[in-house]
Amino acid sequence: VSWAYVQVAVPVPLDGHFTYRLPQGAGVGRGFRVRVPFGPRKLIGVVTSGPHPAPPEGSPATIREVIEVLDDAPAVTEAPLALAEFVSDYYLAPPGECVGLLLPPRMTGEAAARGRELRPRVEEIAHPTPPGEDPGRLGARMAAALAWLDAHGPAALSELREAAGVSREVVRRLEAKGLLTIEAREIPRDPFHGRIEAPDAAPELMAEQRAAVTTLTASLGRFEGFLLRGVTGSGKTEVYLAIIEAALARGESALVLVPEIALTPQLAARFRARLGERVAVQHSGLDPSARHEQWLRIRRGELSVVVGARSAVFAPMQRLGVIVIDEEHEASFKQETSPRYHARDLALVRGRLESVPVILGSATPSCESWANAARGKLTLLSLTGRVQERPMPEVEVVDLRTTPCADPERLFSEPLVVALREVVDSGRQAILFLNRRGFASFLLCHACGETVECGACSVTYTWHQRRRRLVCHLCDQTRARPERCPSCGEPALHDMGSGTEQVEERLAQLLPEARVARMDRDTTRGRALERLLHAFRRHELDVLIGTQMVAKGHDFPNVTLVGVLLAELGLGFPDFRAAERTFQLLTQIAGRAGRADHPGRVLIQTYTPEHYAIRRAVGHDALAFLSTEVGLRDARGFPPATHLALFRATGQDRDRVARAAHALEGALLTAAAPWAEGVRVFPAQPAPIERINYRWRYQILVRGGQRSALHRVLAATRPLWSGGRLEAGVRVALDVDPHSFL
DNA sequence: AGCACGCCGACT
DNA sequence: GTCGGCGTGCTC
Repeated sequence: VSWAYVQVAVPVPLDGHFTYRLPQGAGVGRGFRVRVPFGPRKLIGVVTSGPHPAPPEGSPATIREVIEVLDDAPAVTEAPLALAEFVSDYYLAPPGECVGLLLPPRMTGEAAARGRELRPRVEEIAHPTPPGEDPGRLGARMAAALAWLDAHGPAALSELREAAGVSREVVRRLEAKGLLTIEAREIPRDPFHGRIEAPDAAPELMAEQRAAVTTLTASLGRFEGFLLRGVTGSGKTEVYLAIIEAALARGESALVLVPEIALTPQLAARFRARLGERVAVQHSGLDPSARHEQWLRIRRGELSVVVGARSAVFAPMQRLGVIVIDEEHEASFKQETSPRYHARDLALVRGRLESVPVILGSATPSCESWANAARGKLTLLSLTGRVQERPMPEVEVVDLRTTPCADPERLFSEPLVVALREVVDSGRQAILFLNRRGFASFLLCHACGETVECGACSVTYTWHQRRRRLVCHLCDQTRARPERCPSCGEPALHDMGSGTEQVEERLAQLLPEARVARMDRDTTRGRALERLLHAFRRHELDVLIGTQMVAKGHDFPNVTLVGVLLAELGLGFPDFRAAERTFQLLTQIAGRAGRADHPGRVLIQTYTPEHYAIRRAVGHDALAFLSTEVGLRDARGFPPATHLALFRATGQDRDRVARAAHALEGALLTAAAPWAEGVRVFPAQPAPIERINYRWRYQILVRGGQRSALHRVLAATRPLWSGGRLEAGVRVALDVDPHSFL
């Protein structure tokens, strides 16, 4: 008897593949799902190699047998599987966890493991059969049913029974007589809640757009990466739509990645209006059965355009033709839980794997993409004009150091109040932006100088006036506001650091006639976001106050004033991307102002008007910003000049965490030694946020001039940390190409 | 991640 | 006397 062996990626956070023996006669290969015994459990894994005549090298002595083969064709196709394997290798993440990204939870999770497959929802449609011969005499009920069906044509069974007032039995007899046929049709679980977009035709493109489309169309059928740099309002979306239509015309499909699609229902609507029912929309807010349904339909090729958030980069596309990443600079493309992949980078990998062009679009490209364009790894396409010749908004800086303010907290400069009043009086709308939610970001005791800190985290509580609670923004714990300072007992606690709630309250005092609403994480639970957006668009509100949520891709045609209250707020972050993020955010928010017949005005209030991120945003000069920023990164040894990896160790016992982190640092230093200056291990140190949720946090930064050298050092120490634990009570995680340093 | 095994406190 | 707390170890 000869056995066959396969290697299986099992959905557990463990390194390595697992070898299983196949039952006699079972035919499987890469991409098939199998149910396997795993310790005391039974899990669903995906075959990644085999069948082999003998256990592959590295297999243990005891090998268990596959319980069941679940597919008769690969559930996972080759390209996504290869992409998952790339993720496992590049991010040094467990293979099973990476392969798990490819399947909807229903096909790999517990329900599936217990053998319950998702049964498609079906609708039964009754079709009248043309009377071939004399139907004979029919009872009143059957006759009525037939008459109704003849008059109305094919209809859902439930509708027929309702309308003709007949029972299930009557219909069954009609079917038996061959007078009607019943077709079972799958009902797509509709993530659009039945909304149908009015069809929309492509507008005439401007010369620059046409040139971009021509270049992109010529690249179909092979891999090439593009950076499409287009100022706000330059019509990037029309370029995406045109190249997607070109791919569809070749019988190919298209993958569109967008940041936080849940926040931009408009974009999805636009794609559906142009491309119709073949558009799938994917994001984490979708209910699991709808997701599963869509996954199956994409896999079958019924849905040929996928618009989705970062996880959609793994979508099971049939005959992929093009990949688009909109707002490629957005941080949300980076996943902050394991596997910590970056969807934009993976899109480029996938494009190479499947030989299709990849288009990165942005008004404010990331330094990484900009550098890649400079190195010739990406082809730069520029859109410099705005559609309908909309002028760029006029951006002015208000120097808070010298400008009088209308309120004691200095939230509103006098010029801003004047501008707001003017806008409201003239029937226009305004947006105010402050990237800090809550009422006050901390309470300060004027007697002893202490602040009120969360007991579980090393941050101050934020005062939320509306909820009348102190809230920790890291662990969501809340507490009552103390009457007296917890440290010294004096009744001297004062609100410090204004947030959006306070802006709302203050504005109501300054402009009592204005209708004001606030949009931040606290006011947009559930469907509230869409309601707010609608109300603002219908002009039931004059001023919308918000955090960065208000900056994201919404189109408000009547907004002619944008006010940024504290532009430098993001610059204080201990993060080498702080300036880049600030520049991008300011540019994006400024783009909300203005319309065809009115240029719009942007007032940027700041205490640091001379900072280059602010100056370049004011001047609409992304190229100058990028050149300064990339130069600084070079000089300071940060990406894109180098490559980073960040280890983070956490645990409840501070000393143990510190000790474990230092031990890991030692191992990394040893591994890096052969690379001399090529790889640098920075000393283990407490994270900027030292404690979250009772867990102390230490981190180790590793930097490599070459990606390959860095990767080898990390891989060399992998056995030490890949279990996710350094020692008892100390967890560790690795973040390759980290975006968050907190 | 689960899940079992194992070794110490308050309960039917 | 047991139920159950979560620390530790293992999973082809």
